[in-house]
Amino acid sequence: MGRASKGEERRAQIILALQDVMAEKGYERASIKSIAQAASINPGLVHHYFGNKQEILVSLVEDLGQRLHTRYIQQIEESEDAPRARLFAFIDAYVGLGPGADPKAVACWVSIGAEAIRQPEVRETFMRFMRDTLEQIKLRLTEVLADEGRQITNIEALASVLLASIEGSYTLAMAVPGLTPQGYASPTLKQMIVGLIEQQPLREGKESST
Amino acid sequence: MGRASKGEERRAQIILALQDVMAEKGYERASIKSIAQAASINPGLVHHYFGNKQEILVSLVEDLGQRLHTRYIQQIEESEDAPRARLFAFIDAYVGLGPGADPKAVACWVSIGAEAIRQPEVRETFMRFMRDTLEQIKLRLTEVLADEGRQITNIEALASVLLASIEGSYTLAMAVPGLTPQGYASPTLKQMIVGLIEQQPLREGKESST
Amino acid sequence: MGRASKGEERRAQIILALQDVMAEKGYERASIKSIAQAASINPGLVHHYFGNKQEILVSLVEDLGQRLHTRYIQQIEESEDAPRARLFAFIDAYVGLGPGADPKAVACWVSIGAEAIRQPEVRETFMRFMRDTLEQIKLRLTEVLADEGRQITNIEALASVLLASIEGSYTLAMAVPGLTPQGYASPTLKQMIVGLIEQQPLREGKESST
Amino acid sequence: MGRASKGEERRAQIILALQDVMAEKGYERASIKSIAQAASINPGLVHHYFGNKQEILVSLVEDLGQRLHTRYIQQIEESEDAPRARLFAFIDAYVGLGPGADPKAVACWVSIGAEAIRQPEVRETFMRFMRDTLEQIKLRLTEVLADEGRQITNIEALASVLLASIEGSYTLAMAVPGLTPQGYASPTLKQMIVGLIEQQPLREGKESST
DNA sequence: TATGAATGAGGCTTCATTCAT
DNA sequence: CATGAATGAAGCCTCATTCAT
Repeated sequence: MGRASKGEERRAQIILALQDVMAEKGYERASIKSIAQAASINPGLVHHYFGNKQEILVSLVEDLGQRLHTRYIQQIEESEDAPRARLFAFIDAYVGLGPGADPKAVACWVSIGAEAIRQPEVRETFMRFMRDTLEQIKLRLTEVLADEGRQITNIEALASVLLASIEGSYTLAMAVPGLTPQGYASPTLKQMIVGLIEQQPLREGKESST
Repeated sequence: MGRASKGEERRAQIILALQDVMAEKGYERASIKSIAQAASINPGLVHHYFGNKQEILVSLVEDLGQRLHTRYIQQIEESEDAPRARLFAFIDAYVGLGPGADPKAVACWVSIGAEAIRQPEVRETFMRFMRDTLEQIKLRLTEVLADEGRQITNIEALASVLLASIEGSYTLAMAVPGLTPQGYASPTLKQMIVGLIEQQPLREGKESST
Repeated sequence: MGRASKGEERRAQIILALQDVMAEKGYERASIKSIAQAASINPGLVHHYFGNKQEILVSLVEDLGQRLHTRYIQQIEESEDAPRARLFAFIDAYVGLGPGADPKAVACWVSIGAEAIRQPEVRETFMRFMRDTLEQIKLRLTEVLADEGRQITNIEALASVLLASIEGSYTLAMAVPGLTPQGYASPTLKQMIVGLIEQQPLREGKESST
Repeated sequence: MGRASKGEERRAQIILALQDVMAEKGYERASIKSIAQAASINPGLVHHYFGNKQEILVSLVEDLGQRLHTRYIQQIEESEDAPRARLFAFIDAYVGLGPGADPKAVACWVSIGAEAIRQPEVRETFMRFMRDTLEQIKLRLTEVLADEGRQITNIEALASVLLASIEGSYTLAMAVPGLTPQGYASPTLKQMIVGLIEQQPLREGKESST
C-alpha cells in the first residue's frame, strides 16, 4: 500500500487545489492556471499528473467520498455498540460536519452533484459513492429495526429520504446560509428517523405506535 | 392586465431556452449562442433583452419559483380543507412532480442551487424563494400541530429538514437516477412528517403516542 | 437663413448629445445608443438625421468651431479698438475659456484632434477651422506689428507657435488637470506674445512701445 | 543588468506593435488581433504578457516617455555647458524631433493625451511623465534666469506655457500636417523663450544680456 | 417622423491543452 | 520532472446599421 510517492503527493496537492478554487468559483471557472497557483506548481505540470481537467474533478469526488467514509468509520468506532447509536453515528459523520468538516468541501460537494447530472464520468464516481452510502444507511436501519422488533419493510424508501435529507442540507447550508437554524440538521434528522422507525409496524402482533 | 407584449414574449422565449440548454449542459456551458439557437433567434438579440447572461439565469430562477408556487396553489385548491391534506398538498406540489413537473426544470433547479453559492444575484433570488417556501412549510406544519393538539415547538427545525429533503430529492433524482426507487419521495416524506408530528408532545396532559 | 426647423433642432440635439457622451467616454466608446439616450430620442432616429456616426462627429467639429468663433467675435466687439487689445481678445476667446467655456467641449476638442489624425473627413473639417484660426492670428499679429512699427517677418511661425500653445493648453487642462496652475494660460500667453513681438526688429529705428 | 529576457523581448515586441497599429488607426481601433499580427505572434499570446489591452497602452506610454527622456539626456550631454544651451537642448530633444524622432511615436503621443482624459491608469502614467518634464523645464528655466540675473518669478506659468506649446505642436504636426511651416517649432519656441526670459525683470539693475 | 426589434460582425478575454527546452 | 511559452478555439458582450411597423 505504498502511498505518498512524490507523484502521489503532487496529485493530492492538485486535487486539494481544485477543491479550494472550486469552492470559490465553481468547476467551470476553476481554470488550470488558478488550480496550479493554488497548488503552488507550474500550470504545465498539471497535465503531467492528470490527462485533463475532468480527471482532477473525478479524483476530487473520490477524495471527498473517502474523507466522508473515513469520518464515518471513526464515529462508529467511538460510538456505543447499540444499533441506534451506530445509526446516529452515521448521521453525525455525514451532517454533523458535512464532507470533510470543511465548508469548502461541502461547497464542492454541492457543485459535484450538479456536475454529475451532465458529466457521465463524474456521475459514475459520484453514484458509486452514493450507492455505497445508501447501502450503509440501509444496513444501519435494518439493524435498528431488527433490534427494536419492527418489521423490515420499505427500507429502500426510508434510506432514500434520509440520504436526500443529507444532500439537501448541504445545498441549504451553502446556497442559503442563515436561512435555516444553526446545527438544526443533525438532531432533527435523528428525530425524524426515530419517527420513521416508530411508524414501522411491530413484527409480531404488537401494535404499531400510530 | 395586458400580458405578453412582444418584448415579454421574447424574454420568456429566451428564459425557456436557457432552461432547455441548461438542463442539458449546465449553466456555464450554456452559451449565448446555444441559447439563441434554442430560442430560434439571433444571438445578438439576446443582449437586447437581457443585459448579461446572469440576468437570464436570475429570471429563470424567478420563473421556476413562480411555476412551483402556482402548482402549490392549485394543489391546495384541489385538496380537502383539512390541515393535514393541505400539508400533503404542499408535498405533492413540491416533490410529487418537482419544479414544473418537468425533468428539465428539476435539472436546472439543482444547478441553480450550485450557482447560488457563488453568484450573489442568483443567491438573492433563490433565497427569497426558499424563504417564502420555508414560511409556507411552517404555516402548514403549525396548522397541523394546532389541529392535532400538539405543542408547537421546534417548527423552524422541522420545516428546515422538510425543505432539505425536498431539495435533496431533486439532486438524487437528477444526479443518480435509478439509485432511489421511483416515486418514493412523496409518500415517504409524508410518512416522515407524520412521524415528526407524532413525536411532538401533546398540548394538554394527553399522552404522546411514542 | 431659416434655421431651427424641427429637423435642425433634432440634429443639434444629437450633436450636443455626442458632445456630452464623448466628453465622458471618447468617440469610439460613444455608442449610438448612448448618444440617443443623452438626446432623449430613440436610437433608430439617429440615422434619420445622420448617415453614420462619423457625420455626427464632423458636425460636432463644425459646431464647436462655430462656437469658438462666435465667442471670439463677441470678445472683439467688447474690446477696445487697439490692435493689441484685439489680439488679446483673441487669446481670451480661445484660452480664457476654451471652446465653449465648457469642459465637455474642451475634452471633445482634444479627442477630435486625435481623431483628425486618422479620419480624413474629420481632418478636413478640423483643418479648415484651424486654417481659419491661423489666418486670424496672423491678421491680428500683423496688425499689432504694423501698429508698433515692427518688421513683419516670420509671421507664419509666430502664429503657429501661438496656435500650438492654445491647442496644447487644452490637452494639459484635460489630461493632466491640476498639473499646471489655474488660469495661467491666458496671461502667460499674452506675456509670451509680447515677448515675441518685442523681439521683432523695428522697421525704421523707432523705439518699441513697451 | 541583464536586460531582455525572452519575456521582456516579447513584451517590447508587443508594445512596439501597438505603437505601429495605433499610429495608423488610433487606440480603440487597434485590435488585439492587429497588434498580434504586427508583432508576428499569436493573438492569444498577447494576453500571456499583458493582462489587458490597457496595460499595453500604459507600457507604451512609459516606453515613449523613456525614449524622450533618453533623447533629452543625450542632447544635454552633447550640448555646451551654458544654461541657455541646456535649455535649448531640451527644446531640441522634445520638439526638434518629437517623441522618438518617429512620426508614429508622435501620432501615438497625441492619442495618448486624449486617452488620458478618460482612462485613469493611462492618465496616471502620462501625468507622471508630464510632471517630471515640467520639473525639468522649471529647472532649466531657473538656471537660465539665475545665470542672466533675472528675477525668478512666475516659473510655474512660464514652464506650463512651454510644455503646452510642445504638446500642441505635436497635435498640429499630426492632425493638420502642412498647415504649419516645416521645422518652425524648435527655433520659434526658442525665440519665444528668449522673449519670455527677457521680460522677466532684472534682479538688481543689471542690464539684460541680449 | 418615430419606435425599437433585428442582424451580424467583431472585439476583448479566457482557457484547456500542447510543446520546446 | 519542471517550466512557461504557444496555440487556437470559444465565450460574452458591444455596436453600427437596417428595417418593419
